[in-house]
Amino acid sequence: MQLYKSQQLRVHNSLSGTKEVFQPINDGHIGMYVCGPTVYSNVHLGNCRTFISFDMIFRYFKHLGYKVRYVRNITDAGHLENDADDGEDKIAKKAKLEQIEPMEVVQRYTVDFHNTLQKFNLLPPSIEPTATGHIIEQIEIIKEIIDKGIAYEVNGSVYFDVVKFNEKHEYGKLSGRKLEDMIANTRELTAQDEKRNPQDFALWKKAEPQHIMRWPSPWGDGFPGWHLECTAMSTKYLGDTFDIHGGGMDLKFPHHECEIAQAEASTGKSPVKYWLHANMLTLNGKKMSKSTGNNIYPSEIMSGENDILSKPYSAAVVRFFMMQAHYTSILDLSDEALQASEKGYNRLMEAIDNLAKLETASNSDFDIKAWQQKCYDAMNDDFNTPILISHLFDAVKHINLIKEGKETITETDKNQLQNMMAVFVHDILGIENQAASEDKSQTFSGVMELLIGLRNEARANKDFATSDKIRDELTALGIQLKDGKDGTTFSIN
RNA sequence: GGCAUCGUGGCCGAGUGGCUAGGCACAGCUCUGCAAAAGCUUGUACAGCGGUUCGAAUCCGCUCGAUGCCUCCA
Repeated sequence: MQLYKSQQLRVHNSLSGTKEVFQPINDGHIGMYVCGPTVYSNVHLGNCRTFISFDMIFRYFKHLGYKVRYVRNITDAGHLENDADDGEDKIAKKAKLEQIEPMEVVQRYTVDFHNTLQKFNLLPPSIEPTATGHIIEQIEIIKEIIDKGIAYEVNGSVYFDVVKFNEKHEYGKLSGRKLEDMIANTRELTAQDEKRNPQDFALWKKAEPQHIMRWPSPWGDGFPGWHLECTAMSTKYLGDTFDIHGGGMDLKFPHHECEIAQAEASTGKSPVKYWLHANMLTLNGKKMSKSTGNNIYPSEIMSGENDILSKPYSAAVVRFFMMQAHYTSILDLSDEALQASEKGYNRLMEAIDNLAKLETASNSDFDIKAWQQKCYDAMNDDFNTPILISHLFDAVKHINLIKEGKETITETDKNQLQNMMAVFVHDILGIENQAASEDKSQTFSGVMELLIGLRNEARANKDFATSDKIRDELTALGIQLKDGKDGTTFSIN
């Protein structure tokens, strides 16, 4: 059961920029934190990619037999629009726009987030904490940082003193930046009078009278700064130092850099052993973004109601499409690419269906053990799902050959292959066979059997006009007939 | 402007100093009443220019191009 003892996993650590052998801090246990969404609008597909990537990683850890505590937060306190004094809380802004309570906005989009992830077959995290539920913890961290002399209060707001921090720590080590360079390249900023240095960031912001989301603090009514919640929630549930911190590439700087700074300033310890970053999903070659409108929502893909794609695609196909690229690579969404993935997905699913029906023999032409290890090797190499999938298609080929009687498989190997296909496809990649559950009721199957029977009768009588009519009209309905050695089967597209 | 990543055959997308991932599309063949499905075969691609090397698409340098971050963003 404890597979991790025999499989050596390597992960790409953004902190070192290299692949490292994965060794959890506590043997057999993993603490993993992933930055969740800000719930002020619906999640778009780009957001989903990150969560799907880490879901796959979570699934693989579990499969390897680790006990994983997976924490993924909900940012419901909003972030400042910018660091300038006229900054406005995003959620409060949206609430005003929609004439509802801020927490109503939060509730609405949290529900949407959960519904969407469920469609993509994501496992729920172990803990899903909210920022507003951890205001006290955040205030405590601010106090500690002030005590250490690395933060200062100005007019009801508290800022992190990056220059001071950099004296004894290394600000910028995650993103490969140097503070001196950053200071030298500072853009012209306005209304920065409160901060000692433009690189300083807010730990606590004073709430203006019109600001709705506000909490009392030692520095007056206000709201927590942009990066603090993740530090508070990750260390609360995973400890001062934990194994994995993940998130989207775009959070590397400044968000994750600031998290490191806050944690090191308050505890003196580096908070995270392995930093993992999932890369962007692009649309038309550009990053998807809520603010620029260059995005597509999962519901639009599944319904087909959009101007980008020629047809609807199921959540499973979209997930498969994403799994065909490495999580650290930029992936561009296009109709052509999705179509190709859909066909591949269908072929894979059909092979899995056919696998169960294969006849067995006294020997195998397919080395299951070697194949299985190749699949694990792919996953062990920084979760290389594209390579894993290429091996899965290797199995597909063998399944089809066995089905045609050109190769054989033993009972034991067949069971093993069935088991491992399920493990890799369903348990680890998280890909479900969505077609299997659709339109396969007893009644429907009966009708199909009848039609296939009639067609074969016509063929036997060389009445090809009738047989082709049945076939063509079924094709028009999206039902494909497949004449095999042992009779005719069908699939629904 | 600074930092970072990337540029692979028609499309998508892996990858390693020498042994041509894979998916989709295309072509030929087998099968088929004809198709489809399935199988087999073929495609000598690694932005450009230099260099290191017995050998580089993979290492180094330069050029060009793209993207991300530097302001909220997965």
